[in-house]
Amino acid sequence: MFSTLFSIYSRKSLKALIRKSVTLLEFYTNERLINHGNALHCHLIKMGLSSQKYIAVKLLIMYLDSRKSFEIDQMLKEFNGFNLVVQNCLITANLQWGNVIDACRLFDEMPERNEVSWTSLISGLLKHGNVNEAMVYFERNPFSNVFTWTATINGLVQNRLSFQAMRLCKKMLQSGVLPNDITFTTIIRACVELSDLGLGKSVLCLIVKAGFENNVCVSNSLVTLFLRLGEIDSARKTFDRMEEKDVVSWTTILDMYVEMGDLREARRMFDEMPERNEVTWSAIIARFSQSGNAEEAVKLFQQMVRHSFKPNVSCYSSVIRALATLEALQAGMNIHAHILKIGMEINVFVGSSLIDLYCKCGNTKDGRLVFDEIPEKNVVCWNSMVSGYGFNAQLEKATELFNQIPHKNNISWNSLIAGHLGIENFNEALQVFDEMILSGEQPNKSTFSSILKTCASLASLERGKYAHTKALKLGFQHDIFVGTALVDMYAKSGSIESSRKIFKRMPTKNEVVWTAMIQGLSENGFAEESLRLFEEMEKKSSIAPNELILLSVLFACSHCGLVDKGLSYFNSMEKVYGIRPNERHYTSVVDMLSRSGRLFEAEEFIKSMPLEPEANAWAALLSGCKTFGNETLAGRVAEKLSGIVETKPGGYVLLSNIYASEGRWEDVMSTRNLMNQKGIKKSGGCSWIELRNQVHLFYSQDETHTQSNEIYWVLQLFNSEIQSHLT
DNA sequence: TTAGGGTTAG
Repeated sequence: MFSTLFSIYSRKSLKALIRKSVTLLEFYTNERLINHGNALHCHLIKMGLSSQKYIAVKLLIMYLDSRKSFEIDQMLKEFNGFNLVVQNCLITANLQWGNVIDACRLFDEMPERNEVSWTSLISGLLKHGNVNEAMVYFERNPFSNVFTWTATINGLVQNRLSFQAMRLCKKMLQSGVLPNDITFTTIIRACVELSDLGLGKSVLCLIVKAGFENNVCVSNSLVTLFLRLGEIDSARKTFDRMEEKDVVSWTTILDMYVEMGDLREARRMFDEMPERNEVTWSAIIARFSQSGNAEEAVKLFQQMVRHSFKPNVSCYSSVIRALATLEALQAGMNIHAHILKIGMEINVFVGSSLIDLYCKCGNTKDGRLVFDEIPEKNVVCWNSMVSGYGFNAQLEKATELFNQIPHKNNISWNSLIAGHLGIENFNEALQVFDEMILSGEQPNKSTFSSILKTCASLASLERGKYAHTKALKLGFQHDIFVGTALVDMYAKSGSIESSRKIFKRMPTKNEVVWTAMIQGLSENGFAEESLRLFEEMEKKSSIAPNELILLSVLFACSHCGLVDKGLSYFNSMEKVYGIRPNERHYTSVVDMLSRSGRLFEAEEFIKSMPLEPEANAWAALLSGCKTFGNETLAGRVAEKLSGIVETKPGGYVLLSNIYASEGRWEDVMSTRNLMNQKGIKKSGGCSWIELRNQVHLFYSQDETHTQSNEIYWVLQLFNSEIQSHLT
């Protein structure tokens, strides 16, 4: 492993060996590869180099960073007392561990302090959010140089206090301290944070005046500034004008294409880049993974390894995310094993992706093991586990864990709501939403998307309207997810006019919202309008019809009696739209033919089907037979249907309903008995009413409502009242 | 003291 080290050593170039060791130790610390760090430490001891000043400091930092107390003590002994450098390291470590008071005490007790001590303390305090304390020390700092100024300005930017950062920068210029390239990159970031293009341009003037316009870092920051503020042309021009470009410049511009949604161009650029490093690989893998292109992300990861690049933490978390999307459990487990083998600490990013992977593959137990192993969990880890339980219908565990989250955010709430929605616990989903509002947590677009879906499932117009008002107040009405959910909710709740209005006002329309509107119109009896909208979509948008849209189109044709039009759409499904019809499309055609009395054709159509027909297809034909009085065919179809129900439990319900509609009560009873014998449970008929913002559900033969007794008592009272009026 | 990349919900 350390062959390069030895070869350098054999050349007796001690300086190079020290430099290389320092670089390696820094890498192992940053990447949390403590096993590797330990191994290197052993080699350095053998070579008698572990006490060398620069190396010892890096070793100490590595152990402090990973909180290895035994090794820390050993290292402190090596130093033979506490010098300034060690003290500075200890202050930084204490700040990292959140021991602000200890860090300040150590600093205050130091007999002498250099400018590094001051800068470390101030920037460390800022890094960990202790802005006020940092500013007190900043005022006391006797060293007024560009390092301290820049570190403090940077700390303020990191704390999202960019306005204060810019004010401090002005003070620095007034005090006569000249900014350097790092100061400029820092204040450009502040401009990005403030979304202030004008300010950015003023900074650009300063950069030119100070002669930093050809500095690679500064130029890279400018490219990012223009990109983030939507000035794509300026970003590209700045990039093209750069005399010297490095791997960061290329990675930044690569990201530009991804953000513009042009993954192909991004890929082309990536393939042609003169230089790549692990961050470039990490960026492209992450971007493909985020854009839902998981397979490509995994391929890129394999390619990266083949090119002998060492994947870093970011790469691992991105590729695991991609594998979770693909539900590739085995591959994910291999990567997990590999990470453990190389001794990479499971940090929050890798940990959260791993939890997600295991849970998406149905293995919440292993997900939980990973969760329990993460030493310092952040809210994302908690949310991943809550949503993992929710995804696997383990709502009790999800709720239990949710209640333990130390600092919840809106995604925590959304995860629990989504869990309830997933198992159709609609009332609970609404209840969690109410609690979320009461807790003061701000719902976001995802919250509304889920809640509106819940309202749509309950056909609860009142709750839906309430959610709509809240979404309007927060300005989410133009969001595509919220808009789609609103169109669907109003359509499902029977308020199709509201759906129409929202659909019309939506600035951008995607496939899903077109589907919702076409389906909504079709299902609300506006068949002709639905077909007109479908034709409009074909003409005016670039959206290709999908399975669901075509099903709605067939449904609409069936309900307007446009049989030939419907048949022509059905026949063009595969040829024109490239969609293979499924059972539901076939059933829709059978329904269409049966409703118009083309019974023989319908029967022939079923016989010619390449797929096993749904019981519903036969039922549709049977219903046609009854409408048009074709008893011979009805007999044949009923026989067929009773044959099908043997294999498909859903068919029993259908059959018993058909018997019931014909008044054949004995047959109904025998079908029901058969169902009981076979242990088939029919999902009970369910009705509901909405009272004072609460939806009350009632199931047939199942008195689970909490006030069931009272309700039945009142019902009986009404019945006797009615009876007394009748007699 | 600095520029580019990472995890969760819809």
